[in-house]
Amino acid sequence: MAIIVDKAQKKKDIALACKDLLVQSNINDLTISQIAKTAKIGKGTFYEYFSNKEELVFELVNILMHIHNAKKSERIELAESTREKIKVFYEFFYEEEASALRSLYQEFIAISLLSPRQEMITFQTECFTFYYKWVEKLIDEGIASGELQAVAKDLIKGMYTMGEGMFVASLATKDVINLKSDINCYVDNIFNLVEIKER
Amino acid sequence: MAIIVDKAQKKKDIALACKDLLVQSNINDLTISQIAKTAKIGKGTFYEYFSNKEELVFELVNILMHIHNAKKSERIELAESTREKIKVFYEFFYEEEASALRSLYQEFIAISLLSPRQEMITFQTECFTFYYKWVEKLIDEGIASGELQAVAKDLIKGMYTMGEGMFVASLATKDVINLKSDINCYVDNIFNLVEIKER
Amino acid sequence: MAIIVDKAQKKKDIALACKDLLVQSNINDLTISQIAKTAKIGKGTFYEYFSNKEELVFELVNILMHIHNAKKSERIELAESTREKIKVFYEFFYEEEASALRSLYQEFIAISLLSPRQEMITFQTECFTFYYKWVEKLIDEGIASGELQAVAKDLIKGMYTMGEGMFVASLATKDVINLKSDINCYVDNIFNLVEIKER
Amino acid sequence: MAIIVDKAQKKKDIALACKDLLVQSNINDLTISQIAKTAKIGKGTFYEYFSNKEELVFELVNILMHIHNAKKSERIELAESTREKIKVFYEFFYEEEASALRSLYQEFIAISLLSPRQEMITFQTECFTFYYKWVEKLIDEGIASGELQAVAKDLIKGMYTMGEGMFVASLATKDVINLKSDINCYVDNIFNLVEIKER
DNA sequence: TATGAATGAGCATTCATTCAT
DNA sequence: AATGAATGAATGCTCATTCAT
Repeated sequence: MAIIVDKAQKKKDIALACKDLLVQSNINDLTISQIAKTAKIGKGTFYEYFSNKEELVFELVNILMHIHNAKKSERIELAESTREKIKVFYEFFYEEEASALRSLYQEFIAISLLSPRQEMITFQTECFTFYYKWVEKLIDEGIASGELQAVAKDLIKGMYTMGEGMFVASLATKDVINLKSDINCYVDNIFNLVEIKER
Repeated sequence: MAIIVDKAQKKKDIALACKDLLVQSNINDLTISQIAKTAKIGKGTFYEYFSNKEELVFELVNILMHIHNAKKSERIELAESTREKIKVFYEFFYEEEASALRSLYQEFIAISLLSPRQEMITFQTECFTFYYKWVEKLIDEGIASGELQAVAKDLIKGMYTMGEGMFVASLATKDVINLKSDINCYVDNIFNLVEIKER
Repeated sequence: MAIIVDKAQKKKDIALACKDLLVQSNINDLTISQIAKTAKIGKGTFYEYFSNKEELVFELVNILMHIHNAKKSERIELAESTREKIKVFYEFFYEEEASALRSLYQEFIAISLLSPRQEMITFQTECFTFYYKWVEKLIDEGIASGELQAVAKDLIKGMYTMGEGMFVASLATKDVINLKSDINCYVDNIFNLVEIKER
Repeated sequence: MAIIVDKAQKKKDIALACKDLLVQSNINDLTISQIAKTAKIGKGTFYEYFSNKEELVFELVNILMHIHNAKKSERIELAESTREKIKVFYEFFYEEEASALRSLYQEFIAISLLSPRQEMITFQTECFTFYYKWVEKLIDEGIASGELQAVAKDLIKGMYTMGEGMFVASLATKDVINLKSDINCYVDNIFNLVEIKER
């Protein structure tokens, strides 16, 4: 009888095997041959699991983002104030540990902007919604616990997209933005406005 | 007798002749042949003025952005409050008239993210600084005129990048963001916090 | 306990399972994967029974031709005159029932012309001889029964190949030849010349 | 100013440069590289003039057929009787001089049968009509000159396609058909029936 | 016997770039 | 200055075939 393979798992294995390669090089500069060689599979095998190079980036971003989210979730729970929780939420944009994911995410955004495929749009929309709800939940909890004024709720979308904007701007421009300090500074300034001061 | 040609002007002419083509199609899907045909020049001539396709997008974004800035400047002067001026500032992200520029800017960001060339980084940095200073000037004037609290100054960078973030997010995701209302809503909420209320 | 399989029968079963697929599509456009899937066998299994795609066409033409010959034989016996028998003989070229076989035969001829394999040549030669003898027999009987002049015997080969020529010409050109009427017309004209007129 | 090239002529030149190569090898076994090398052009240049390999065969058949027709026309005029003219007409199928054209024509038929493109159908239809009219003219002249009975007119289409059928059958089968003698024998037998015997 | 996962040779095709005119 | 014919490097992708199970 033929070999039975867990297709989904093997797809992940291939993607993870190419992680370093993808992080280091621009996808356009990589050939299928290189990718296949790196994953120690034949070129044909690559096409059994992916229909093109872009899908590889997609898969990898997906995997790494899930891992990242789990860690982010843990860290947020440890933070004491809502202000700190939000700062931890934004750590993705600058912490060393997420640099591979950031690098891939950058590529992923570029690919999406250049020729949006439905699956990518769907994924991005899901991500956006997921993270947005997350921030919303944190803010809601902050309001409920009496930490924040109710008005904070109106700033969520802007606050969330600010992060994305900072990130993209920091990628395209250089040295104009210091993600860690600029984001934290922004968060502090907003929270100074919306936190309820104890007397 | 040799024809004297204004190189810079001809470069602009070529870029503008390709405007519709570039807006409609993804740059990757366009060939030099198509571009040259559209501009009614020979393929060789294209290379006299541009060293590659990306430079064409670059040139065109540059031209259109200058035109756009002039109009934006006029409109901002007509606005009465700082709150309104900032809203006008953000109109770029949703007004119909700027749609061609937005489309090209999207492509330009993607190209920059995929393989950042120094000239592009420089240009983006200049743009960022230029717009940032502009917003800063508007806020400073608002503070000076007694419209805004001094704290508003601390929110400029975040406010500015929020726009960029909204824009990128709206491109990659669909229907999650309504640029006009989401941006204006955010501006209103921020201004409600930092405007000095008359008594 | 090993399953005993009738190799020849299974080969036929596979070929017949692919009949519609082969009739509808050009063999060059079909992949082994598609074929195997259609026959509900694995790709490896296909190679147990056939050494390549062409052999599949070959097998199927063979099967269908035998079926067709049996029917043709029955019909010819029912025809009353030699003239009618010959017409029935040619019905293959236009009757609806034989359309699948014709379609495959067309493909088979093309394959044979492009890269003649010995087995194909042998098969075609056998077919040619078989049908030629058949026509010869019909004509001989016609002469023996006093229906036809002896000279008819000299026209057999040309008469037979005329059918093949009409067929090929009708495939490559379109609408120039109406196989049914053109063939029958030709048969009638020849028979008018070689039939013995009763006084 | 750029080099101006007679595209149609260059296309012919390339086709003719590949004549031997095409005659010797099956088109499927030839790569564009080989073809380009043979024609002493770059691979890209090949695609400037042809859109695929099949078109090359098409072009060459076209060229050689025109040359062949001119010669055939001359020879037919020299023949004295209609019977001889018809025999000369069929010489294409066996004469040594036409062997290259026959070889290509064989390939061309196969290509047409496998995946008929409109241009090929059109060409084949034109050829069929052209040759058919030619035979018709010869027969008409034979009738007009009192050589042939009027009934000869009814046999033209069958007579013409018999040649095509003999040809195809001779290619696919081996040694069953001797084109020269079989065709001439058939012509003689038909003419014996339709010629007007002098008393 | 049956399978289907793995393979990689092999090729058409594209297109940016050059350069003779 | 302008051109467009010529080029060939570069690569994605296919698919027949194999073979471990």
